[in-house]
Amino acid sequence: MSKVIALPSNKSSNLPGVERPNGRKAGEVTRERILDAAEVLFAEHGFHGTSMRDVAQESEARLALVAYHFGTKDTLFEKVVERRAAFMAHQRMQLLDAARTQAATGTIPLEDLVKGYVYPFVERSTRGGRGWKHYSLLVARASNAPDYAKVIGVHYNAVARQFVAEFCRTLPSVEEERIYHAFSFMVGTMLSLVAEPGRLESLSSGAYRSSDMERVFETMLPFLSAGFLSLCNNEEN
Amino acid sequence: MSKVIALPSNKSSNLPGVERPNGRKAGEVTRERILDAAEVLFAEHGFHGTSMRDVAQESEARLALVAYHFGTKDTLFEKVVERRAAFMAHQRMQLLDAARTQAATGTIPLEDLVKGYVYPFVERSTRGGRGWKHYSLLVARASNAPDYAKVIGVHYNAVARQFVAEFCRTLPSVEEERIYHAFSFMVGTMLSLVAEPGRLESLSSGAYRSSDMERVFETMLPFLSAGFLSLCNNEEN
DNA sequence: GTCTATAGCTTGATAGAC
DNA sequence: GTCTATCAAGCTATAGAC
Repeated sequence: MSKVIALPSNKSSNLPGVERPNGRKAGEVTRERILDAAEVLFAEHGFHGTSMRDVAQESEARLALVAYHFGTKDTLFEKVVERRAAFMAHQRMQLLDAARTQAATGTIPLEDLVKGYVYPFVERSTRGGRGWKHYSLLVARASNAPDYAKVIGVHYNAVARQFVAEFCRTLPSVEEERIYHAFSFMVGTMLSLVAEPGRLESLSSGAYRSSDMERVFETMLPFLSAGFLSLCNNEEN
Repeated sequence: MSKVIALPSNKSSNLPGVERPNGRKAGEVTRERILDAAEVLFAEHGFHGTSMRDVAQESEARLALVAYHFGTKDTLFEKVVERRAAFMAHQRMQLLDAARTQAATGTIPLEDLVKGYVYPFVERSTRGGRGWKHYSLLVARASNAPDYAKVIGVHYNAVARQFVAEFCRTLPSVEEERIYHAFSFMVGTMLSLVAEPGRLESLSSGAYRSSDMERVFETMLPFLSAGFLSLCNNEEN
């Protein structure tokens, strides 16, 4: 195969639909690169703090190319959220199903429910590499922004409801509404761990760091389980 | 006093330093109006999602006037955060001091510490009127944005450290680092209550609302106290 | 699929009259 | 203190060549 004349970039074939050596369509690798860049920027500067130009520059693609692949900035954001959501849902459901099997006809222990929902998120944030690190940050921050929490909900609510239902079975004496509230506390706690890596340092004047998340998780798990258990202890007050 | 000719607005005197009927300097009322508008907008759309023009329009002031009073957008944001921070700090310290007095030489009960930090925030968010409502939302969301968490820290860390120190005295068997982590969980839980009024509705398909925050607080208080208490129960695992 | 170029608008900040 | 007017820069989105 003779050497072609001065290709402007390192891309080997730009014809649509043509298979590349690694078996992926041309352009798909570009899409991923753009998503990676958007993930980083949305996580660090938020939706409004990130421009399509920033994404183009970070991904080393031209501005028009970003628009070609994703259209508007809104749909780009949605695609970023969507990309890793199914994996997260699958991990959580896998742990929930395992706990259901192990519990057989009985109820699932509180710790297993908390762990089943929180651990996959913390685990990916910790061990999933830079991509997941940024993604978890993005999800945590977007959850607090009214406009974009909706996008999150589309991908995360179904699994969350499964867990809420199971919490209700484990704590049958507690009214459903309070289970929902406690679940919300749990999510808030979980998100704060990955969303605010700076707060703990700032608060403790740098003495402690939340960088060792898996270790912090060891504290968080009993903390949350005890919290859920407390729901049973107020028959009246 | 003769009627002056066609004043362009309802402002009686615009001379700097001149006292107005209510005893406030001219312009001060304008400053407050601008701060109110910025508070609403920053809370709902975030820093980058809010333009100086939006603030001008919402406050019914001209764009240049906003700049005259606050300079850059950054300093406007800081002034918004600053305005109500001292009150919040005072409320918390008042509860902490009362608890210290009541405890005399003993240690402060866990519930009082949790309540002392969380309640003032929830109370203002609930009963403080629209201004505080937006302010608490703003603080909750800004706490998760790396750039602006710093501004929050300046005004909130001092009091937070006082509470952490007191938690350490109440739970002397727990290492300081874990107290810091648990305190961070508590803050995350507290903020999630005011920051995500939509999540609970979305999750429960509209069946439950977090609008009655004081009632949710009744669930949150024992939840968090039990969480803190759990820190003692793992001499090993 | 990827590029250059640009239309059309919004932005933060400022100059200068009153 | 408040206003009108404007600048330079940045923005999203699109048109059109290759």
